[in-house]
Amino acid sequence: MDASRKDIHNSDIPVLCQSCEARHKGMCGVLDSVQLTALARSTRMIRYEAGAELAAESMPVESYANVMHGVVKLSKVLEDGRQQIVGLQFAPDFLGRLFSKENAVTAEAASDVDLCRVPKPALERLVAENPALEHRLMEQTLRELDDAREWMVTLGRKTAAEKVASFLYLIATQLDPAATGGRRVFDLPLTRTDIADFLGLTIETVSRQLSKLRADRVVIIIGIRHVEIPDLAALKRRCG
Amino acid sequence: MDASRKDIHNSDIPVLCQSCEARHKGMCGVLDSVQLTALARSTRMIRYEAGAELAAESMPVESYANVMHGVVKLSKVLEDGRQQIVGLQFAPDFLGRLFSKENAVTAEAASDVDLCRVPKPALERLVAENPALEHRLMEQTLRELDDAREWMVTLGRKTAAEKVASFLYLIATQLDPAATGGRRVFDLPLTRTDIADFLGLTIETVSRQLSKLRADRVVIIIGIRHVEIPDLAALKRRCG
DNA sequence: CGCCGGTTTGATACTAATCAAGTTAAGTGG
DNA sequence: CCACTTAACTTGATTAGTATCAAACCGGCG
Repeated sequence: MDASRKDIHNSDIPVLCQSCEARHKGMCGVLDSVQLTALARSTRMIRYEAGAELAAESMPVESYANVMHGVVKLSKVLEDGRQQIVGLQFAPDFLGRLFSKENAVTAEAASDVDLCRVPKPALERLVAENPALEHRLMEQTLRELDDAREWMVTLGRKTAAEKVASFLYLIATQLDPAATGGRRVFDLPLTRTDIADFLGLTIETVSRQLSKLRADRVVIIIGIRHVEIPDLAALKRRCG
Repeated sequence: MDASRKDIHNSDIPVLCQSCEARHKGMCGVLDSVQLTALARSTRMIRYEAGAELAAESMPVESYANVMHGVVKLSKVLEDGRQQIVGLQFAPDFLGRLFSKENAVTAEAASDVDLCRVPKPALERLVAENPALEHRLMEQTLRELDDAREWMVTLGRKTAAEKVASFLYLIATQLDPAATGGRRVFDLPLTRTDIADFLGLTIETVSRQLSKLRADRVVIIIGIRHVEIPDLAALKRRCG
């Protein structure tokens, strides 16, 4: 973990926090300038390489963070090693489970990731003084709950083919939300193993279903990660 | 729906709300007596029979509620009718998705249920004026998110046998949390169809796995709904 | 060039779904 | 009280879908 993190100069923070305000989602948007300045003093931008562990299940929560760039995967494991990814966080999501002593999930950088970290006590003080901030975080938590429940339908009731289509649809709409028309182009932020762990499948099944979607011209896959969706509606019809 | 609901005299409410305060979980616990009295004026206790629909997916949210007695199931359906139960709510849980115009899920009474209903604007006004109430609801939302993610592991990575054991374990610990020692006794609040929809299985598979657990003396099933768990730890070992 | 991790493809095995009878439990009306 | 009805559940036989095991492939890198 140490090998894969690099501190970034602190003066970057205000700019990044304003950009997150501009997107009406990050936690900074509800703070006034005094609070923002106070917050900037305790935050620290850190860059992690893909694969770095950001927080471990059952370990004490040390800090919260905002995802500024990249994709973070949240996962849980059974004792025998079976793994399930239970959520993905994209910029500018808030990262961390408020009011809990220990992490309920493991957080890992799926791609290279920039985090804006805040120590646990600093953020909790700010939340206690600032109901608007708690409200903002409540709204994200509710969205995450909606997402989790939506994904439970995928895990419990969809076929392997529908699961893989649903995954591509999710990534296409998250990574390239502003794209006009039905065409989407992006690089997969997850390996085949991650995709399998997200979908409750094996990597072989994921690979076969991707090949089938490619054969049916629903997606164009160039190399191993680059994906083009010529017609998002056609992909959606494959999602069940 | 109308046939299965029965109004209860309003004077019952304060008592019931105090009982929910006593349990440190319902939404009334953080209100002062003035707010409680104001709230009591707009709340209404309603009883629903098992199977009644309390709220429908994609329909406008009319009111929130507290579950006072019984079990509510939250579900989602795919276009072709495949169904997945995405959550269960037990007394004294809060019911409803704050700040949303429409329901993300369908809510149905799994057993006979008593709800303490509050009109949407009344509760939202109270939440806006009372950060402690929003905090309380935030804590429940975070718990629900934890539960949903825990269940995603069950849906994505466990075998049918482990799923059924996990379901029994969940119900045993929710319905009879105060029981001493490892022995638990309860009635299943869900039909086999509901259990299958919760676990992402068919009812035949659920039935077979229950029979196997019974043959292995992990559970004693009397009639169709009455369940005795002689040793909760033994059941837990079957959960994977 | 050859190794290596990640991926794809193929052959087979196994789990859970589907299809099909039975069985039990709870009414309902004679 | 008992035959009849019905819905919910259980059990059995077969099939389908996905996992597992195994081998080949590909792209990047020393």
